Amino acid sequence: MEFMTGLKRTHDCGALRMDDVGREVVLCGWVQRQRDLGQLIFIDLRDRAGITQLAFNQNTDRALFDKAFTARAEYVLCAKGIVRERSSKNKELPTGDIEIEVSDVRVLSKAETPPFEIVEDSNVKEDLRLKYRYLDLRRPDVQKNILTRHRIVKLARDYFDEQAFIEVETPILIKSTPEGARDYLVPSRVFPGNFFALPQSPQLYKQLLMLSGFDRYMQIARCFRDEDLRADRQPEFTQIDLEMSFVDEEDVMAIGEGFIVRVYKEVLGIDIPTPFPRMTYEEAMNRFGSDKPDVRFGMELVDLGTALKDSEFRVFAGALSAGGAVRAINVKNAVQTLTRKEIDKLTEWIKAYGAKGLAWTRLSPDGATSSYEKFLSETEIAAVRAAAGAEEGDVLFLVASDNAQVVFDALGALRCEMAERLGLTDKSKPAVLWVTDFPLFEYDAEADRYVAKHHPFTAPREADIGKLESSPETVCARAYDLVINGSEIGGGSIRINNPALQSAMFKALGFTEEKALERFGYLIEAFKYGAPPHGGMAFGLDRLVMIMLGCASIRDVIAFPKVASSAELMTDAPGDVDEKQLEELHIKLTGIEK
RNA sequence: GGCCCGGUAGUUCAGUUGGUUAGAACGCUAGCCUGUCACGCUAGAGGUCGUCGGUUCGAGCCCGAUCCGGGUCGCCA
Repeated sequence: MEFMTGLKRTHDCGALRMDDVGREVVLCGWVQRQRDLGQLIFIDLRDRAGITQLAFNQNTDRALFDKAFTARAEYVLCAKGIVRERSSKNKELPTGDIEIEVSDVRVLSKAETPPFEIVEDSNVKEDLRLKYRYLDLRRPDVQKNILTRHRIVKLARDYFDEQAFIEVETPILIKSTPEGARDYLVPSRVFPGNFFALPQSPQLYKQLLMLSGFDRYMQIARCFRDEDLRADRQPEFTQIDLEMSFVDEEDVMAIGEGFIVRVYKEVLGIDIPTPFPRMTYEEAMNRFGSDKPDVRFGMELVDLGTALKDSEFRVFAGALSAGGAVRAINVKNAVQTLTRKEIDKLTEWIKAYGAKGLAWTRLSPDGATSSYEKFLSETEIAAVRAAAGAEEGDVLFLVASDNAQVVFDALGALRCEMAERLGLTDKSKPAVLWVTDFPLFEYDAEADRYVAKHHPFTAPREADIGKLESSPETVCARAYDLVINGSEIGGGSIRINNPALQSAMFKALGFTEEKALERFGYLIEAFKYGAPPHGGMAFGLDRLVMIMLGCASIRDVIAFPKVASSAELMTDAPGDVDEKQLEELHIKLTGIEK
């Protein structure tokens, strides 16, 4: 093993250019590749900034040459030498005009052959990459993601600081909240049988900071939800969390827009026009079957309620008479792609969304075939086709259900799937919009009660306050979501700041007064001491980075992510603990098979 | 918890109807090579076909179970 003694790094491996020729420099990094030409050896030295070529000549310094000969991939080297113009230049590399004529090299650390090559655009299986994440993170594309993430976080701090926001840290060990996602629990040693929870968000703390008069708060906040993972969902994630006093929806949305505009401009050089388009929840559902619509392509949902209002076909008539819906999407010019076989597969596929089936018409040049037109009158067939704007070459898909939500979910998903398969998405620029006017509640059939669609601290629209008890399903929330490319990137609301209204809200959610006081008593109490009107929002940092970089997985933008089972493959977390630890925590394991 | 997909040298993959010694590329090791930059040339090493069980004269291939990874539905205030 050798040391750096007497050497100090002067440049990174991406810095040197023709202007530096003749200068003595010291570079440090990892061996990307060693090319042995007999009497010449070239070593590509890599660090996070780039690659610089080191040159060794057998006839100049034999001992130095022999050391370079032993260098293998991923050895850590420190090299001193003179910057020299290359005799044959490499146009692919920013440093390709120069090389280092090495006069001293130290092998700071040797390396075993890594389990996969450290190269850009690796197609190594992800579980192996994650097991050796520290090696995976050496790859330039992963480094770029993490560095971009850093820039976005830095911009967030700068931007919100400029807007007079104050960053405040809120606790990670908090009281468990019953509503919403499953909490991660942490047993208390001091209070036997009691548990802390990890925050799903800093929601209540940031509201209380408004009561404290901090006026504008932000935090890069780690959040935890013990729910199953997805390609865009991790159990541990980061929010850019903010809250503001004496504001309404417009103020919060303006601040949020300013941040997104700034980030896209400075990180990607993309100008996003303001104000961002807005769409009500109802419009989003009706047109796109989703409260996070991807508006980069059309294929909007078509309501066939009118066209089929007199239909005697049992499937459609039944759905409509039960208060459900029959809707369609028109997949233009898809008759080639969507063969009978493909459609049969889609019929199975769509059942995952609760649809019982998928009705279709293929308007092939050889004549139309359809799964349902034989049950309709000529007038109805014509009306359906006209409503959908169907032309030769198109494929119509219809979903009918006595539950309109099923129709939205199924067709909303099918629409995105079709756009993906047919490459209809314009990926040149981001499609940004606000979705507003969410319902305050949604009915939870399992619990047989209403639950908050956003969270129980969201304010109802002023005009709807009277309907909290009488018809909660019609109450509109002062909430807003930011959607980019069909992905929910942020969301927030104006909060309740009145103890009576907050109590009414808990009541509407089916909490007894005792239960509300036990769990949120401190909040109701706090509202009695002068609560400013306030509201805020949070951006999902991981998703924002992911969308901006066009990554397929949220794992690509997190240094040490978890896999679908929520395990961490590198450290093998979660793991078991000593009996002694359990005893201290008063925990006895039962019903676990080893 | 449900459904779908995947697991074969270090890596990425191929592997016919179940049939003799499981292949390729890259990587790795060694030798040669003075301008390479995905250097080149030559040679070599490297496999419990995820695991367990079953069917069969015979299993990488068929069947069952199980583990691991991915996607998705449920879930995610």
